Amino acid sequence: MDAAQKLKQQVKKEFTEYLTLHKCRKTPERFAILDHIYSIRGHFDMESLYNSMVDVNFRVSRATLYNTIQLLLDCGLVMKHQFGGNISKYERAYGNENHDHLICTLCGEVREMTGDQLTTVQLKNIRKFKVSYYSTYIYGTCSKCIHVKRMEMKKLERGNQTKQNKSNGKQT
Amino acid sequence: MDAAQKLKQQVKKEFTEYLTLHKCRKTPERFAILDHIYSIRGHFDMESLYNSMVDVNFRVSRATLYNTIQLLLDCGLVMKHQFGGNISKYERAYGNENHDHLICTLCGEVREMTGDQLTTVQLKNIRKFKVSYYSTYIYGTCSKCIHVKRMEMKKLERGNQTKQNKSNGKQT
DNA sequence: ATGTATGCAAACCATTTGCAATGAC
DNA sequence: GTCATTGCAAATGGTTTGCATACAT
Repeated sequence: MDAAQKLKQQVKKEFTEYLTLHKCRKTPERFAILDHIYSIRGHFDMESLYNSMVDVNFRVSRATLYNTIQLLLDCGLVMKHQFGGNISKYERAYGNENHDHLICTLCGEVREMTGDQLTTVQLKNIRKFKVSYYSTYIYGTCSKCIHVKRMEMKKLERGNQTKQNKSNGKQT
Repeated sequence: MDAAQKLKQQVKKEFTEYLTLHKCRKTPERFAILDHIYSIRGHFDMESLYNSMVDVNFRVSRATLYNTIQLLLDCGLVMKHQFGGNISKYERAYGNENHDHLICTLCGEVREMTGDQLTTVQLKNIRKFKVSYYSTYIYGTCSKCIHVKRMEMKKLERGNQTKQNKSNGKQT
């Protein structure tokens, strides 16, 4: 069995234990959703998860999807992100190296960056709080948008100069 | 003039420059909103901002609030957070010590924590990306909810035991 | 004068909710 | 058999949008 299968088995086991402990039913939908999530590399949203299930003819309602995601969040098998848009992004929490996120505030692109995580000093300072997971969000401008911005700035400057010189600089 | 007034003057100046450069109009609404935001300590959301303006009889539409907040985000005077709920939180970016956020995934409480920020090593590793601001989100369970959770677990365990012993353990 | 910004109300859309039907236990 | 869970469709609510009006330039 390959690593991916092993991982799926492991998380299924954890999920089962969680469901048992919390007296929740072990429905096929729940396990199918978990399985699908752990087939996805990187971030996903509800729409893509829904579609990926429809694609293999597994019928689930969105309500069940949301319901199950919440369970998976509660038991720490899935992480939720809201990078700035209005749709939530998720990603599996297991077998997923911790990483920071570079979020372009202009185009919304999210780039992952692995690196040093929270220092021991920082973690030691956390009291009266049980840490489940953490992530650093770094907002800024990606290279593509820096370029676009630069172009716009030039245009604006040109406009301002024209305005100053002949007081008719008018362009979008 | 006290420090708060000085800060307000400083950000107003920056905002003005931004508006001028981008050929946006300097409307009283925009400056009033900036001023109100810089009167708020800590996080705020649209509703509370709206109310704080209504309270002093400054009439603004929500549309203008959203419009202006976007400008303030663009010029880096305001930060936006989405901690997990469905409403966005904001906070001023100037005169606001960098801090991490401890977010309780159960009750939604957000606690701020100042501490070591990104290491130089980490920042050096960021390429082709202009960092505006960053924040570490630490999800977990706050002390209050740990307690509640513990109570619930005990209840569940009791239920499970009863079930095993007499197979009629039934409680919420 | 010109066209950007405002205010209002309607539209949007991800997410949540209510309820009847299903199926795990 | 019981009641948690599902699926559907309607409701919710923060945010966005369209358009007529107001006002900064």
